[in-house]
Amino acid sequence: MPRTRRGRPGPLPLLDAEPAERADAARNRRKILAATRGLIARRPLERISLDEVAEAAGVGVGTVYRRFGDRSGLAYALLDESERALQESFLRGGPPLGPGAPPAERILAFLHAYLHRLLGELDLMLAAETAAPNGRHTGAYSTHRAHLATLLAELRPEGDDPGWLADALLAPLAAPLVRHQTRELGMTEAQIGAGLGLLVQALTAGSCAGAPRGQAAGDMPPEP
Amino acid sequence: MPRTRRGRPGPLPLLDAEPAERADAARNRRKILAATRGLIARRPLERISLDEVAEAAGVGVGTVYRRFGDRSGLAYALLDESERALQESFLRGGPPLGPGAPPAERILAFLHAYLHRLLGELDLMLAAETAAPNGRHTGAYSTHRAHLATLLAELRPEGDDPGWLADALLAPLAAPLVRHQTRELGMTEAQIGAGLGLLVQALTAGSCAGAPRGQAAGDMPPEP
DNA sequence: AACGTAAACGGAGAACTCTCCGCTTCACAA
DNA sequence: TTGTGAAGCGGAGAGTTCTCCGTTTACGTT
Repeated sequence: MPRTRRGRPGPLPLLDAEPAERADAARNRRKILAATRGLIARRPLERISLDEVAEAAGVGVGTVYRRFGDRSGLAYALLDESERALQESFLRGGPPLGPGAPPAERILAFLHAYLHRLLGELDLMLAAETAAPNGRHTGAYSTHRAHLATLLAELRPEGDDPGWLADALLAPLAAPLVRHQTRELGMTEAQIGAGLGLLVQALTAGSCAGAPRGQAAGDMPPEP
Repeated sequence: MPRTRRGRPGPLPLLDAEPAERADAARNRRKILAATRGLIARRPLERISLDEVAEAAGVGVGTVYRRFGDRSGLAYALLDESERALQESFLRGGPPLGPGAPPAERILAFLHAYLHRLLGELDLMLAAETAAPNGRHTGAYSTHRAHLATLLAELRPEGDDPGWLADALLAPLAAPLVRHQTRELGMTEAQIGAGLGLLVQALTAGSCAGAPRGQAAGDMPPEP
């Protein structure tokens, strides 16, 4: 049961100003990350022991644990890059993901983008979330949640709980659920995307603009 | 990494006709369950090692693993009773949970009932789901999903994917999320229940019956 | 350049999880 | 009863996770 966790250099929270990382520490961090990427290419992170990572990186196990806390910490670090890219695009990118589009569109664009990334890095996401025991403590989760909550508050000013709604929109995109849907039930990205579209549409129609059901989602990444 | 799992005597799937359990096996199963309940009274299952359970039950570790596979199997077995009660009430109980009420009401009643039970046994649910690694393989999950999917298909015959929608309604009730909401964010059962009400209402209004926003959820178990 | 200290390292080892497989027990039948 | 095969048992041990703490290293200061 992991207890430590430094979250040092600057992963997800995206806003830091800490004492600065020592050169040897940075070097080791990079070595560990690189070694892990190498191992991941052969089999999923869940099946790689951290001893193995340490050996491949040429450091002691203690160092791995010091830097990353546990396997899920390592997974988060590996996800950092795409997380930053995602945050960048919804915070400062162009519409419909970034500012400029109406809230319903931004919400849907975000969910689609998140889904797309999730499917692209499912194994890592799984490793990060599983064993976490709570991915919700991550800066990443709360950033996503806050983003959605803001848009939802814009969408429906009538006073319901945007925080909970954000959780509810993110929940169907939990890695283990999506893994089950795609890998066991055979669902495609398009199907899940359509479901999300439906949900957002229903939420939008709350103030009942007529909601002409039947055209679900149109803008999805391709799928065979 | 657990591999076995017998699911023998008759837990969740609710429909079995197997060779019958041997007397000594049944006795041991009961001893293990009883011992676990005793230990759980003192601290959460996550912090109890299965060696400890075995010792308290007076059996070998091997026996614990044979019967329950792993910690989450044990948790599922412990949850069996309330699971059966829940299934009983939505399958054969009176409205609005059981047959007889309109689908939207049954859906909401089910979600509220599930939430109520979840909060009552949060720690066990957490232990069952965490480490599972996929609570979705449980007979219980697919029963719930199927139930909701049926009702959703009735609610909105227009052809969208009731299976996915069922997942999406169940997802916000994932144990780790709800734990975070209640124990860390301080949300109450009523708040979560209201959110669920909103969601179901939005889904109902899909065919746009006017949806007079603002009366959210009315029928909730009490909360201070 | 040498120093001092805060930070980082690493590996031994404690604690667990889970498996393997020879031995024991049950239940049914003769 | 006694025999017999299937089912169940249990504990040794392999493989992991994670911690602890004495040793080493980096780097601002003198």
